[in-house]
Amino acid sequence: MTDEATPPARRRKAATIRDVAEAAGVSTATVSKFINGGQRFTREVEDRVTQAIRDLGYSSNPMARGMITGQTGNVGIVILDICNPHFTSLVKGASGVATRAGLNLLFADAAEGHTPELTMLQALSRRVDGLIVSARLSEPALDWLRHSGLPVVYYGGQQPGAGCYSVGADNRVSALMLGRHLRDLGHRRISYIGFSSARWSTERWQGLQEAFAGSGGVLRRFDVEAAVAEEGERVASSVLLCAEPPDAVVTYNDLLALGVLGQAQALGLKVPDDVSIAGFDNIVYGRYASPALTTVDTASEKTGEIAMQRLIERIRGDVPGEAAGVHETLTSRVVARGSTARRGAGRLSGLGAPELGTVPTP
Amino acid sequence: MTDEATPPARRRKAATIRDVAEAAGVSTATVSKFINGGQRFTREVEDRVTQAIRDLGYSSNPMARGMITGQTGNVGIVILDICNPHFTSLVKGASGVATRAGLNLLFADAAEGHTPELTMLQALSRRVDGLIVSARLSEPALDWLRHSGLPVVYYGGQQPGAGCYSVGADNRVSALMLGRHLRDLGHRRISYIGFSSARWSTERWQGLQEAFAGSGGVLRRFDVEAAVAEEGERVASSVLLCAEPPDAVVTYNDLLALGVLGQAQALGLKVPDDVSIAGFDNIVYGRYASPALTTVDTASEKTGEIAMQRLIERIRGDVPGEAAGVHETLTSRVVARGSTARRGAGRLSGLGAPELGTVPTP
DNA sequence: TTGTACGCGTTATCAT
DNA sequence: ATGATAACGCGTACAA
Repeated sequence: MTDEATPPARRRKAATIRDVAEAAGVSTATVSKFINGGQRFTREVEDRVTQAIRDLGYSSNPMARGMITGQTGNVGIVILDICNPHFTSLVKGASGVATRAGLNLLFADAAEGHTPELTMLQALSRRVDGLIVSARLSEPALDWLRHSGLPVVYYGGQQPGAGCYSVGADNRVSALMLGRHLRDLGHRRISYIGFSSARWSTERWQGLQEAFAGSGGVLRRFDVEAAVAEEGERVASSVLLCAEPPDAVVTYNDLLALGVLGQAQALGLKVPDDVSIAGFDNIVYGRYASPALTTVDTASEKTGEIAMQRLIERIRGDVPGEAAGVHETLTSRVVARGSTARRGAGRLSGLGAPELGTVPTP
Repeated sequence: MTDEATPPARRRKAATIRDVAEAAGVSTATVSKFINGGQRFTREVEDRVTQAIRDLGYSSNPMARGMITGQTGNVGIVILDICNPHFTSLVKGASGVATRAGLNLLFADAAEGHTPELTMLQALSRRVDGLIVSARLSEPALDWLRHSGLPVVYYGGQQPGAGCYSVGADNRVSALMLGRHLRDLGHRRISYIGFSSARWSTERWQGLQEAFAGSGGVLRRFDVEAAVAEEGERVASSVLLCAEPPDAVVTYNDLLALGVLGQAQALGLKVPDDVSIAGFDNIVYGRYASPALTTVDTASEKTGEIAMQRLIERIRGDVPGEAAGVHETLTSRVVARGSTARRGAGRLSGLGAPELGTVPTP
């Protein structure tokens, strides 16, 4: 018994296609063709091959296969901050579609910081057949991607440039709808807490302005460094306790809204009686805040699914629509919950004073 | 100008080591040795090689390299439900360490359902150098992993079996601490909403029992099918509105707690006045519930970090400690917040009735 | 110090 | 219907 009877935690090398061919008494070419379903053989041969594969527990080596097919069998997804449930849902959607297509998902967190985005992309690009990335990456990174020839689908906002595929909700329209909701509830003094690092924070701001155009509403704009709950808490007092406080606060995303909501209550304000609060993304935990958070559902999971579907089509070569590249708009919807309510006899005039001489929307 | 000036969206094939060698006027062996840092050369040669690499934008083909070295440069992580912020943090921790080590992270969602766990693992195993998986996988899957010889680190509970590495908080002790907290606050009627599919739900139950041993506390145990907020909402009424309602509810995790918390308030109960509620994991959004959720921090992100560090050590061959395999216990801590409070003049006797004839802890 | 040549496991081409 | 063999790009033992 000198041969390795019990390999002591030693990883035994996997069977190769040659082992299978030998065991079945055929050539490697036969085994390969049989596996890839490209050809049928004698029942006799097919049985022997099948048996050998089972006996040896053979499965093809993805790297060797990749060397000649030029495909890795992996797709990559670059996420800005995986701790934001919005992106988590996106990953979930993308992951499901990839799995069903037999592809593996290579995950990269851009918020990791330590590595520059460009370096990360370059490292990733050799190990994947295609990439799903945020439309919010740095300009050098986006530029490199465009020239790389790698199939890419952008999520979030529209990605300018020919041949670019992107998918996401329409930010202006989403904000327009949310603005209408607030306007219909009788709000007139709106503060928007934006996140100018994200290109589409501005689109949301514009939608908001549009909603209040001609209503005599007064819109103010704030900005934060990061779109996280802590930042919402930090700016809450300066937003809420200023000279002419807002009767509604809209934030760039739900995380910020959650922070503002918590801090507003800590400051002794009643939500939504004193101030309404709303965000974007419809993250799950907005439901479990109290009052539950009004938000706009931007179809996070669906975004991931569609992005992955488009990416796979591009990888497989079936270019959908014109070969040009296209932005796919997902429909969003307002999810009205307890954090926004009709402005009745609040602490401010609000309604009742039918816009005589009110400051016009900027 | 007949050469490809503007490659029309066609992915140009990357430069190979041979291209670099030719451009630098040396052999491929020289380039390879130089890159891998194995050897020094004439300044003259090194400069030419460096220049050629830069000019051609060369980077080695991971697949070809992998064929020789037997390493993929990828590590895999299998997550049960990425939408649970606990696991999200775990991924974040693992991702950071992997990135810093120059490894890519292959992500798989076991909750995807469509593929059996075993199949997923087998597909993954050929594409990674090691795997981080939940100690909560199915028995066949765990069994296959043990025999595969693949470096594996388990997260969550302890993984029985020689040569197994696992990392996580001590569930019994965590529950014991939480139980003590509740006991000190004067609670005596505790209901635990467990999730028996998770092995360590039982450990938490035991810790809870231990905390109330000899206190005259009455512990009841419920169970849910899934550890998500919706399930918490579903069972809330049967837990809270029974004949002898609990003065505190402990749930298997924060998601369940959030569901119970919301539903309790919807049922007209005051939290924590009528009933205290607490969970496990310290997910971020517990802070933004109101009242904020008392929980036990189980070091989610740290778990991911440590797991990845151990995995990398195993892959590199530096086996830490005895070559045997070991469970690493992370210290957890109670995070007391608004959802638990001293039982004063609640709706039940609670305190005041110094255990005369009270039902002993089961 | 530098170059040659082989092998890794697979698929594709061509011949039988 | 089946087999022989040439790539794929890289690392490395060995030769020079």
